[in-house]
Amino acid sequence: MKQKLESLLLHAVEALKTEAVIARELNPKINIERARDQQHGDFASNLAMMLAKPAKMNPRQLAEKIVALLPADTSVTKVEIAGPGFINFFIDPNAQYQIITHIHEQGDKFGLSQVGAGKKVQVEFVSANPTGPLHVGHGRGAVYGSAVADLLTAVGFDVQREYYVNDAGRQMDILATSVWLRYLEECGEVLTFPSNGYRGDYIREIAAKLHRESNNEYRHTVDLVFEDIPADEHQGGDKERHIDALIVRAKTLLGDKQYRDVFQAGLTEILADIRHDLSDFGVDYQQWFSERQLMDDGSIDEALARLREAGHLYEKEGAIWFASSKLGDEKDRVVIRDNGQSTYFASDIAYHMNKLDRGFEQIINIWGADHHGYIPRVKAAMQALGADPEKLKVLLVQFAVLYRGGEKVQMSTRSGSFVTLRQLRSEVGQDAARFFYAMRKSEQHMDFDLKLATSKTNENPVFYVQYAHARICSVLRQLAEKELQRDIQAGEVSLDKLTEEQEINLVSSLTRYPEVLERAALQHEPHLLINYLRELAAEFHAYYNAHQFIVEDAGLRNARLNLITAVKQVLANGLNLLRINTPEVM
RNA sequence: GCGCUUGUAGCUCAGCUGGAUAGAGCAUCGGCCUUCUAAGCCGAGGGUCGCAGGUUCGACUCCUGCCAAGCGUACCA
Repeated sequence: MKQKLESLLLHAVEALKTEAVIARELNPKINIERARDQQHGDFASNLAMMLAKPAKMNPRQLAEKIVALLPADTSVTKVEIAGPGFINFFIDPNAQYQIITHIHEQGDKFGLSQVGAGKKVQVEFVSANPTGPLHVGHGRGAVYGSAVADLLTAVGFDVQREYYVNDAGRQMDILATSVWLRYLEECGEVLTFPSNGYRGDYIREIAAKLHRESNNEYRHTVDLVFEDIPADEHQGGDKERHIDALIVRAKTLLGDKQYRDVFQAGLTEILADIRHDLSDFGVDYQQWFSERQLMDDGSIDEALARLREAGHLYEKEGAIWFASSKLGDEKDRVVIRDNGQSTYFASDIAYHMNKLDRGFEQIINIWGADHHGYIPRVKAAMQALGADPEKLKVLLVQFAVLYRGGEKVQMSTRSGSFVTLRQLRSEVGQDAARFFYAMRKSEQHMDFDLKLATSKTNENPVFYVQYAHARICSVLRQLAEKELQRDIQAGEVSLDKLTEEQEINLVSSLTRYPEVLERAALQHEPHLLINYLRELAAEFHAYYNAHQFIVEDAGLRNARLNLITAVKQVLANGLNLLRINTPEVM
């Protein structure tokens, strides 16, 4: 309908040109919007206001001229000029009603489109360090990322979802060492656990399992392990130096092979846990990309070689630096430390080179907001590798600040004091958790009160939408109980009987669904879809309370049933897309 | 200090990429179940859109400057 009006206005613009009202070279962008207020019709255009200046006319006069030049169309019943010069279009309700039949024909395909057809897009999200179970902070990125990916798929993009596994680096060494120390405790050794180690109970579980399967082969005496290790923080020392020394000690006492075993035991266990957790939450990936693989297969060396060839690397104070400040970053960055080890950033350069080589037209990274300072250097790296930095789109997700009854909950993976995503899912429920996370704009700081979410689950808006769906199902069950048959064709020919205010609102909302989906996808804003579903549900509930669907008049009854089953279909399509259940009974 | 994000009703948040009288939920108050599920509906109150300028037919939306909050500003990942 929008496109139709657009072509009508385009005709009028051409006519204005022939009449020399506006210059021939002028190609105004035709803006058509849905009117916010019903008094303003169904659609409105601000064309006259935009052309008023170049045409040197007052907008209302120009609007009249445009309207006069508008070709006639049967689906447009009235065109009005209002306010400062808006052109308002009133659409024939009968033309709008066709959407109901259309929805029934399309079924679960209704709303899908092909605007992204043929375009390969990658969405990388969550990518939390595998040092512990996912906590509620990761949940937001998980839902947002998967929803963005699903939306892009729905509008035709070829989407690849990926999790970048940071299975290398110091954090992982701290994890491995933590596992080992707990393992020693399992063996019967008594020790003081480092304050900077991972203290969560899951570490003990991994250690216990390793102990059961290992037969004490990784055991060393505490005296040997802690011999000459610098003091920990609570002993008046430095916790970083303490843990680093313990890592070195673990590597020397265990040797490469055994250290690797312990390291792998922790990594495998935690990664499997993360994978299951996400999968249960409706979040799946095509690929789990290993950072260590980049080191092992020479990708980092290759990426750095490419940068060196292009003249972007230099040496200073024993380290190798990437001259990112020349490409928009605020300062240069180290890629090889003075001890010869590559930095995390070097891995990331290699990782992004790899993404580019895989031929994605767009690369979407979903990061926690604390990584925002990282964006310029990655874009600089892409540019230095000869790629268009615009290919990379980084979407930031703000932290969810957790409250429990007004009290802020402090979280830290290291100390083991955090609320896991799994806990949240079981407390507030899968659907509510997904809905709640997706409900807010990603860049909005979010307050998440656990007490509120858990104690008053009935007030969660997800139930409101699901309830609309269940109610429609219930009406259909009632129909059967009253031994009435639904006659879809009889409904179709009687659609013009749908003249109530709520019916007109619903039909108008149904026609909006494909537009909402496309916008939500292209702008990476799943919350738009949520808002839409809430509005549609609200209109349905209002309708439900105002009118009876199962009425004597068979034509009206079937027309109404056609309408509400169309509503049910759209609610289901939207909820399914968000991977939220569509209960038939509540 | 500099940079990114945010600031809208008592609280939590929308606001269709510059449009017409700024909306919803919760909370408060008042109504609606012998008729398809009251996890619902109808209504009332509640606002200097952080502050001050600017851009234009028109600004919550764009620009500038302040103020406040969060985050960042590593040879950590």
